[in-house]
Amino acid sequence: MSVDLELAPKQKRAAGERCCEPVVYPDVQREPAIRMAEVAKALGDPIRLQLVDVLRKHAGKVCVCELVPLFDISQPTLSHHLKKLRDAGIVSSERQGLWAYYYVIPDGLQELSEWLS
Amino acid sequence: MSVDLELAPKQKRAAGERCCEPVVYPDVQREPAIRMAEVAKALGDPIRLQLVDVLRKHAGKVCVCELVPLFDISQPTLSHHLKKLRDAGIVSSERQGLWAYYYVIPDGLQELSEWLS
DNA sequence: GTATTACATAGACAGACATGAGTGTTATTG
DNA sequence: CAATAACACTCATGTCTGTCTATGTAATAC
Repeated sequence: MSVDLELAPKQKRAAGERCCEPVVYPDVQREPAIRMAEVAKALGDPIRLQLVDVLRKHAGKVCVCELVPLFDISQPTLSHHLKKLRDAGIVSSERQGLWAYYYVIPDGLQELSEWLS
Repeated sequence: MSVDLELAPKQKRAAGERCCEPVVYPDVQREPAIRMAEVAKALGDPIRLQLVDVLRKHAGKVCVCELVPLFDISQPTLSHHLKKLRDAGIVSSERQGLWAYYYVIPDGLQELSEWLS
């Protein structure tokens, strides 16, 4: 989880010289960071986080009409949040007649989850 | 991780009746959802995510002057990102003379991390 | 004292975001 | 066919974000 790396003490210079040379570097490269940040951003709204929570609790698919009454927002707003989650690759949907069923994509949260652990 | 709960089939009614009664409810209540969404939101930027990554790799504290050259942004912008992470309770800082040292708060990511696992 | 350094804050701006109202689309019912 | 239902999309709104430049603050060096 964390590498114990002794940092060079930076107590000496202050005038006429740069503070220090960096001794730390990110392990996570730009591309994965962008992907994970996108997922995190999608989870960065309480309603979307609870939406994902509901969907994860159900191995099957959940009808949008079941989701609407759970939150105090309009149906178009919920639809907007679901689109954000879709765009982030966290959930997907399927239409069956009038209804739309949403479900979590198994690996959608994996990369972020593993990085956090 | 996910409870296999059989959903009531909702294939029958379509005119004159509501679609269905909700059978799903969020396990995560509003308050924790708000807290976790705040943390996720703070991680919802590639630079902040990489910042956290750097800080997590170092058990000790990291000087801001080491962080600045790692990213292609100005020092005030970096300072702004660090403040976001501070406000979200993910990192904290300490001043020593001219330098400011940042470090991750051990439990800052825990709730979100556990929910994701 | 003045100059310099490290970092934070303030202000400005363009772009993104959350939301609701209204509308459109598609499928089912009668 | 017309009516209705479920859901997505469009538009307008006010707010939030990421970024920069400029400035402020506190500590060190001279």
